[in-house]
Amino acid sequence: MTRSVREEQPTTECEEQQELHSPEMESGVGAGGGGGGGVDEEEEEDHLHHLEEEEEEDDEEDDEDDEEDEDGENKPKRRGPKKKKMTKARIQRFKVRRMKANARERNRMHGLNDALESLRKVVPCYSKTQKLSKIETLRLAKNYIWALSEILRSGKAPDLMSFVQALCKGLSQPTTNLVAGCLQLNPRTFLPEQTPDLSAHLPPTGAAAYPGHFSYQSPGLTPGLPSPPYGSMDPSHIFHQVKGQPYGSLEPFFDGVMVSEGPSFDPPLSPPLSINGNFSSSFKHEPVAADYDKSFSFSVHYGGGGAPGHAAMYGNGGPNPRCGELQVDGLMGFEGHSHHERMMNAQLNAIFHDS
DNA sequence: TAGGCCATCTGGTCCT
DNA sequence: AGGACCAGATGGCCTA
Repeated sequence: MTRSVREEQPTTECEEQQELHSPEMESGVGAGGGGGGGVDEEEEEDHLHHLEEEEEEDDEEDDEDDEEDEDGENKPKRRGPKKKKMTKARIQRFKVRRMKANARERNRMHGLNDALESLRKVVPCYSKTQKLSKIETLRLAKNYIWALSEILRSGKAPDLMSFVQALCKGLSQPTTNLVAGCLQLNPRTFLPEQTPDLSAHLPPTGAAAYPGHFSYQSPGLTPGLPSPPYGSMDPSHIFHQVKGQPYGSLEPFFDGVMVSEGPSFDPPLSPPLSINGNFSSSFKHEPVAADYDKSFSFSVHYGGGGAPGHAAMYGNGGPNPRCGELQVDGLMGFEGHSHHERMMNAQLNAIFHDS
């Protein structure tokens, strides 16, 4: 931001700030530095109201002060913009303004969080108990939209693995595990370049530096990027690897998308496309089995009202008999989702095994 | 204990 | 002028 500029040329308001940054101010509601402690909004509202009343009372006093400033002819007049004296009333006004702004900002962020929560519920990995982080929710949502649009574009149902691959692009390893778990996949089966002994190849703390990879420097080395490890995965690289492998069905789903036209996945993701950690060594083919880490109690979830839309998108119109093979109930067991949600999950699973 | 995530405060900028 | 939006700073909570 341009804060440094402002520091060089402090405005009147900035000077107000400096004067206001007193112990009195710090003990107030808006005391600097945030801090996770929640503010009692009702209490603050009362306080705010009280301050507004005080402000009105002080207004006359304020005017008098201003006049005194102007009439003070004993001292030589200063050039430049008139610096208003920080009267008690002005301090109060500033406090009120600041508190109002804080309240608005809080509400705004609450709205944002509500929207994010709504998003969590329609993304294919939802848990009330262990929520996806904000950034992971956004990434997963983006991938999900892309994957669904790709289904529409191609008119083909992808196999489960390629779908999960699409979902997991750019996600952190824990989230990747979760998504895999939700879809009953072992992450190792759909992520590229898996080596048998992975830990030996892991760089210390996400320092993603694999020979032959486009690597994304971990947040540990690149300040400001959250949720390590993000590692590396160049899309063309992964799909090049996949070609010719038993998972041939990947190609129809991704051909012409990752390489040429179609809804762009806009690689590199921000942070750049990444799947590393346990999954970034050599691609290892294992039977698709439900041996994912059971420690995560997540499930595929399609939020209430949005479900019909999803169902229509898949074009199956209802649960597929074959979904029974996938032990949907076992997948959903952790948090007791509704029957409706189970049906939706069944439909999702059905697509992957219908093609 | 370090690191990730989060809520909140704050000041700057843009818009109405 | 005031509100919305944004990004930086700060400190609390949680987990590996």
